[in-house]
Amino acid sequence: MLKRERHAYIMHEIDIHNKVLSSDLSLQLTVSEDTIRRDLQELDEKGILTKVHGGALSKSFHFTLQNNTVYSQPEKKIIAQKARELIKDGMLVLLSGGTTIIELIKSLPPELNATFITVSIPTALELLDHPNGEIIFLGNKLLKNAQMAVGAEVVQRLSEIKCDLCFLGTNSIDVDNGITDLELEVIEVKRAMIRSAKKTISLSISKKLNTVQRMVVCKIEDVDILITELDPTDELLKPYKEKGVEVL
Amino acid sequence: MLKRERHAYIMHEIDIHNKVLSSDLSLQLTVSEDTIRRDLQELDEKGILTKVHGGALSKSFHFTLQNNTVYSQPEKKIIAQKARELIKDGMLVLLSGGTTIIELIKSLPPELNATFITVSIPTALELLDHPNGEIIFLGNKLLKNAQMAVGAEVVQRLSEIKCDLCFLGTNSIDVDNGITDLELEVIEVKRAMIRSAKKTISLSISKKLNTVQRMVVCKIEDVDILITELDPTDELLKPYKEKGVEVL
DNA sequence: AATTTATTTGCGTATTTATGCAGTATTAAC
DNA sequence: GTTAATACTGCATAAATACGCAAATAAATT
Repeated sequence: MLKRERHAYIMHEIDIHNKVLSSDLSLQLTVSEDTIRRDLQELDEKGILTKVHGGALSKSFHFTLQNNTVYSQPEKKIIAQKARELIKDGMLVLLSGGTTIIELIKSLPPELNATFITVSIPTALELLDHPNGEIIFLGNKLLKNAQMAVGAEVVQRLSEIKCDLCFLGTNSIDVDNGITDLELEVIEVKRAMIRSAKKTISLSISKKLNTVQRMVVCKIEDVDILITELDPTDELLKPYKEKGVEVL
Repeated sequence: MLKRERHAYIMHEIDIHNKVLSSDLSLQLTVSEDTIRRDLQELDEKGILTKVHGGALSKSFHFTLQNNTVYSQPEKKIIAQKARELIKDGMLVLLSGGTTIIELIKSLPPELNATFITVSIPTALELLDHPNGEIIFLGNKLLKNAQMAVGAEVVQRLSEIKCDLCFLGTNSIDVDNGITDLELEVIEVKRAMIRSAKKTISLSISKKLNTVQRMVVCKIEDVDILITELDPTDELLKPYKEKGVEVL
């Protein structure tokens, strides 16, 4: 990747998020943090961003870096790292919503060229940030709190698609009850997503393991791969492996 | 292979990939990298690409335009104020993308209960924040730079809808050429939006008045209402009124 | 067709640029 | 005050570039 491209990428990140972390950029662009620092320095000298300890900020908004919110939760970063290995060039990948998915998208290498399908607005926004790959948004009525498209139209269109991978940013997962969620409309869509994919991958921080919500999305046997921030040999994951789920 | 042919090949590559590497071209065209460099230099001097260390980039690879969001904020606020008066409870309202539209959504009264339809991801995200009203996202393939859904599917679904109002955050508007835009795919969708609405309202800061882009979206007669931050009696707006456009 | 003229191309060499690494200094966070 | 993360310095290396020049090619002229 050319230096100029990196600079454009960095500025694009700044435009959208108002800030960047050197460590993030180093991973995303697969160059050393030294290089990123030199990039940020150049862009700073041009006067189009403000370099600070740990990254850079937009000139227009004066946020502080530690306003980190859920974004850089280390657990989610680890999960994202593991998940990204599964996505290869040319794949058709279905993505749900949620901050873990966002983290996954952020960690995707810019040169990856896959087709992504989603029903989640924040997921779509983050995907637009990625320089390569095609994005399909299956739209219809939007659900306010879940920030995603729901309804028969979406389910119908999902049924017409056959994807390679389906990543679910899972709310609750449990050996006995499988993946569970709160809202009926969300569940309908998630089920349709699982049906249309060859492999279903659940991304779940360990806190969410062995928790149950009101309504069932799918049984644990329907999950092909479970990714958590834990080591795959962790005791907590043993029951899932016994049910035939691959654990990464 | 002749120089001219090489140049044509290089520009073709640039059009497709937005970038070329000297090393790649050297292999593909079986000439030395020196020659490629000289080619790129010439094309750069012609102003049709940007040469960088390692290759060249498309001219349309623009970095930062974050200033216009910040700078013309007050104008856009005034426009939003005028536009919101037109939206009543129960209406079916079509919204395009753009910062002016975002400003309009922000200024909507919370108790307003209308149905909004859009193809723009940032617009949808902003609508999700509004406590009332239904949101429909007409999705399909997403266009990266315009951050909106495009393609036949979207046009088709727009044709099945009859809306009350269509708000266009206009790029360029001109008495003789009407509303114009840059990209074919965007234009197709905007046309479909206009066709499906009873009234078309163009939101445009005065800087964008009397500017023209490459491709025509619609004639000025197709615009029912034009809203700018200027006073409706402003001299600049006179020609539009004479064409039968209502000016607010 | 032959010859002249102008342009284009490839190669060797010197130079510049880009990047990563190791060690040390600095900063921020607890 | 301690500690971990981040920044800076100098250096090494590889890749990209500029330059001069000679050979090759194309274009123009006779």
